Amino acid sequence: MPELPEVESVRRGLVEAKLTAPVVNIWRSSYKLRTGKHWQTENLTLLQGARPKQLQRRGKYILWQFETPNKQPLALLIHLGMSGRCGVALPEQAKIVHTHLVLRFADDREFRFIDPRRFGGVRVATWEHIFQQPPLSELGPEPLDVAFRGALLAERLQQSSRCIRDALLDQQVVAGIGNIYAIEALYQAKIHPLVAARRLRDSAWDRLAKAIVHVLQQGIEHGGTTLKDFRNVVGQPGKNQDRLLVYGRAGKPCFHCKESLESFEHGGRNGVFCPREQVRPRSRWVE
DNA sequence: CAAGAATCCTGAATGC
DNA sequence: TGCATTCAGGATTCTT
Repeated sequence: MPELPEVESVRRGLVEAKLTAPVVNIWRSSYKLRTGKHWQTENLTLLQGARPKQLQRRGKYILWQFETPNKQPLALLIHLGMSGRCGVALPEQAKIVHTHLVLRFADDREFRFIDPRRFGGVRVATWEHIFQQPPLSELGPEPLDVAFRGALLAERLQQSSRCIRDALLDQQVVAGIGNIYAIEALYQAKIHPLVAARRLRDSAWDRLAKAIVHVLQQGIEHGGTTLKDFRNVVGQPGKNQDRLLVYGRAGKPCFHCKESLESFEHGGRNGVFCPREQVRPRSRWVE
């Protein structure tokens, strides 16, 4: 479930926890987490004795730097999947169901990773090359970088016949966007979600890039979107769900023009748009 | 290259 | 009340 703003909220929550003591114990459930070739080897035992350092985020990934006793920097890579949660707890607190990883630190606190659906994953690698290796090396540009512009999207998509909503969900096109924020950004940019990417003009790419930045920043400011499951590090839901303009509002009036918002289904994922403000250039005649 | 389906799972909500 | 079905914010892999 978590998209960039939710992952960023979790990252900030972990920063707040100020964990600096070395890892004294590592517990891992017996369940498999995320499948796929980049997640086969978790290497978690490398963290034994290592001290937690800086926390970064790239797309929907959390990158937590650890330093081993002989000063080797490691990266704990965390992906929350659909239902992953991170928390800090005390050893005497019982593990809630679906807890899959517990790192116990020397100050008697624990980092815990909980994930009912187990689409999330954890992995340790050396820090040095983490950005050069998959999965991070395959990610598209970071939308909150100052360099992020409409031209960056156009560069990748102006020849593409894919529909723009699906393209935005592709992490190789741009990192961190999921269905909610894609739908919100397209509404704000007044672009029909099912239009072919190649049909967008430069002005539309610029509007889209600005809208993406806006919806993501707003999501972060309000602690992420909690439709159902999302909780931050201290177990609280986000507040951004109250600020969504279209997602989950099918059949309700558009806040701008009062037209009834329409839902659609494409590629197994549904979405919402305003049929009056997000016009589809060509297929209006076809259908 | 692109679209769709199947897949990895649980749990909440909905339908009968 | 209980049981079955449907759906969810993700991502990969295979098929068409």
